[in-house]
Amino acid sequence: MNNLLRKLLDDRLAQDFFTRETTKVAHDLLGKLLVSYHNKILLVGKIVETEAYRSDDPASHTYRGKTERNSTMFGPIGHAYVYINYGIHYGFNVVARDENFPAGGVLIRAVEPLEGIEVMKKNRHSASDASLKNLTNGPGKLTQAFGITKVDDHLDLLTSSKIFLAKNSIYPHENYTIEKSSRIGISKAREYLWRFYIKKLS
DNA sequence: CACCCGATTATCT
DNA sequence: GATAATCGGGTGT
Repeated sequence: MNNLLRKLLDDRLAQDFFTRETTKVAHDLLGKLLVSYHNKILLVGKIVETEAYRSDDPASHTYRGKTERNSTMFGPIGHAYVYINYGIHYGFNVVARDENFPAGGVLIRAVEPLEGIEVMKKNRHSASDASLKNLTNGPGKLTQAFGITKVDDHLDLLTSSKIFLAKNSIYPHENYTIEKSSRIGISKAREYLWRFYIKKLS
């Protein structure tokens, strides 16, 4: 268990990964790992769906400039931007942008549970169906399963071990293609195909 | 399985 | 005062 955590920390994604054009980072995060180590509990999920939100994008929280809520996305690259959505759910993003944009982030929309599945099920107590499929297949679901809340807004994912992102050199690599589409749940900029997801090949 | 709708509140206008 | 980067339960096919 401790060896696993050490290995994951060795594989952590660094600042240069996130200091690139936001849609490129969103694309390349697919297949990477979302890791949380908190209260001696290790949770790991493979990222299978993301969305890019750039500051020149009418659908982004940052489109109309800096406010108290969105200030994280104008701040240091690699930090976590956690926002409350629909009054009920949390959304988890990582700040990512190149020098052409003052703000930007990638929303992690879905992961596949790999480690700590029983804890995730417990965290998702409200789920009537605690099956693997319904555990972390949505932005509000994965934050609930991982215990990510508003207190994690602004957390530095480049140095924190509570939450970080890592490449996958541990778990089996499956064959898949990367698909893109319009983003979910937005009314503006529907023509931007900035949602990326993994489609498994059988 | 597809669609529809209510819940619930921070944030912005 | 309206909207929202969602979810889960319900209804109907």
